[in-house]
Amino acid sequence: MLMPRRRPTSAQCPMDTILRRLMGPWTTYILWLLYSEGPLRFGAIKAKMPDISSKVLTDRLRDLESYGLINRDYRPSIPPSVTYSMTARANELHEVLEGLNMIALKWANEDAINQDQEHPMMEIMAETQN
Amino acid sequence: MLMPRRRPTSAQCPMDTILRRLMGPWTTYILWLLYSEGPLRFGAIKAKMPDISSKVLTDRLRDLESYGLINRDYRPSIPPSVTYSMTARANELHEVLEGLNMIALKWANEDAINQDQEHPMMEIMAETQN
DNA sequence: TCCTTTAGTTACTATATAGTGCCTACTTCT
DNA sequence: AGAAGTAGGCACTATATAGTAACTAAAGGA
Repeated sequence: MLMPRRRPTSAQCPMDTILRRLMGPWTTYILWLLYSEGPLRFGAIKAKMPDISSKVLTDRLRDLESYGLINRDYRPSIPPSVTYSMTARANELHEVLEGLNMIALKWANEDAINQDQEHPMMEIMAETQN
Repeated sequence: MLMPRRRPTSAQCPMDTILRRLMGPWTTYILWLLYSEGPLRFGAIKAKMPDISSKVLTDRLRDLESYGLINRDYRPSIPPSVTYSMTARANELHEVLEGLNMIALKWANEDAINQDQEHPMMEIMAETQN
């Protein structure tokens, strides 16, 4: 006889909570878009992510909104217009995520060199400079 | 008729890759243990995480090893002895995760204040000082 | 002879959730 | 009259994976 399932308890950790919220598919990419391009409408976000479905995009946006990472401005015009933008909290995250991104690029670069000797380091690093 | 499923494409992003690897249940807690207590044997890790099963702990440790975040020292004595420790890469992550942890604690604190006015800030912050 | 110890392995199941296709409201344009 | 455009909602399904429980090797000790 099987016992009932309980969800993992490490979710009590505040850091784990943040990681869980950032991890979902598309999530960091949405934040990145809003960070680098400013406020965007639903359709504009979707256009920049051709493989996401409306449903999943809506889910992600609602999640991010409920976490206080994005704002949702709804104008009940016809057709309606909804614009999403980052909150101050999301901006606080940006610095940390930038650090994570640097490490990610560095490791990707190291791995590329390990796999393929003779691979120049400068191309990938150059992209991170701007 | 349903189309075949494909996995989310944002996994191409190196930062997303790292997030995915850190996010699994227990993962950051295991890293935190190895960081704060030094190398530990399998049984010692398990003892500090009473709710994890052998199978899931093994899975997490194997994953972390394959990502190059921990080392596995296997001594084929009888019974065998296996000791896990952090790699240099995991140490690189530590600084960034520390930043994430600070934000997490700050937000948890802000949320507590918003829910319950009169809630003193000092207790939670004090824990992060040491 | 059986028990203990360590670090797992194996087989199975339950469940969360990403993804698919189809549907809606309301107005303006053709 | 019909289409287009915006921002989704709804019902369903496929799948990855966390979790449970039972089992293993090999030697030493009671």
